[in-house]
Amino acid sequence: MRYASEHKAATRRRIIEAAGRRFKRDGLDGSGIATLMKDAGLTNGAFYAHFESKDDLIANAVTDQLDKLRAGINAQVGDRAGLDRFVRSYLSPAHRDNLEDGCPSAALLDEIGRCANPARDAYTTGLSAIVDDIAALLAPHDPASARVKVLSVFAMMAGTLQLSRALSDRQLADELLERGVRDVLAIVDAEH
Amino acid sequence: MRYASEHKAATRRRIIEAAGRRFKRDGLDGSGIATLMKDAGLTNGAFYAHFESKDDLIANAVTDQLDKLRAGINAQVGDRAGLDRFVRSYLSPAHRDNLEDGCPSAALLDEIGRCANPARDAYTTGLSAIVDDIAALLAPHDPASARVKVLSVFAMMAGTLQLSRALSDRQLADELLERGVRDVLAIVDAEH
DNA sequence: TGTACATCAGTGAACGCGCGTTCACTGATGTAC
DNA sequence: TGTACATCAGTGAACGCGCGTTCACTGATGTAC
Repeated sequence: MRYASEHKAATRRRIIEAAGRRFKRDGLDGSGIATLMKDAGLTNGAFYAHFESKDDLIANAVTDQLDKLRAGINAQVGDRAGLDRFVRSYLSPAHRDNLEDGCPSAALLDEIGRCANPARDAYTTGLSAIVDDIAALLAPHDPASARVKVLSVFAMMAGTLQLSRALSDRQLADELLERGVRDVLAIVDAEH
Repeated sequence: MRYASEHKAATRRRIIEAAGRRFKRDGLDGSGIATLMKDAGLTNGAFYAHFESKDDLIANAVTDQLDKLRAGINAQVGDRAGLDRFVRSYLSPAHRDNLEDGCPSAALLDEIGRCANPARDAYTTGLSAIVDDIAALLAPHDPASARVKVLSVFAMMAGTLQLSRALSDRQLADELLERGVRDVLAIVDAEH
């Protein structure tokens, strides 16, 4: 089958996007090549025409997931009130219960920490772009000093969502999310 | 080989303790039965004389890890100054760089979230005990209301350590830990 | 305009390997006589 | 006290399976004549 020039690139994107969802749902180790390709409507053999290895796909999927998260944040967070809404939607039962469409950090952070350099570099680069955007919004005159604070707030949000997912006591998990919103916003507003 | 009556129980403990370290290092999915048994100085065949399944071991290892964490916290955190020291040691480069001896939440939280009920129940029970201890210390007259706040603070600490591990930029990871200490202690002290 | 051919994205079977789990067996030791 | 036996923690080979990866092959389509 000889295809139009954009065809292969489109297939590659389809694999990356489906893999992002699958990874968040079943984990990096828990998602096999055959399943990932089936999700994209292909068979396992075609995988290596698009990627060097599973690690290569992981790095690409991490980058794609963070690009999507960044776009979503920038669409929603235009001012301080938008940031408030973002924190509330991030720390919501809806987000907690929807792994596939959710934040890649909350779903994969400790597995990414165990990955080799390409995936960790992809994560670091992708997250830095998001952090820079928010820092520029919060502190337009001194974004550099706000970067680490934004990073800290983001870590806290991801940790809170993860813990809410891990708890088998649903009510406690819900209370944690509510409390997390208050605590995160308190840090955002703190002068220190 | 017929052994003294405590022998089998001691072997079981050895497996659970070695598994806790291995799981934190390589992840739940990344640790195979043969490796786990070798860590305990045994061969794979003996595994099912001690546990029903790998999931059963995971639940036991999670409980053991949280018991150890609780004991460590209670030994260190006798008052507010002790809590301060604990937060600083938790969010330290030394803890970040020592997966095996570190906090099971920071190493495994998102994988635990993907586990079946036994492991999530074990996690919920074990963490609740820790949270109750700290809540009783921080708010002796009203520990119930402090529980969710302590849980939120704990989630933030785990998320911060995880993110510090995932970042491939070492300097940024260090700055995040320092910032995390400030932000976490600010929440602990906040009146809200 | 019609035909032969080169391209190459995708197929599907196969590779060796490690997974979780099972099981027939071993052999050191406590117990019974 | 000495011997035969029952116990049972642990061994190590094997089970079927899915893993990541490789590769000979297919066949629809754009291009050349």
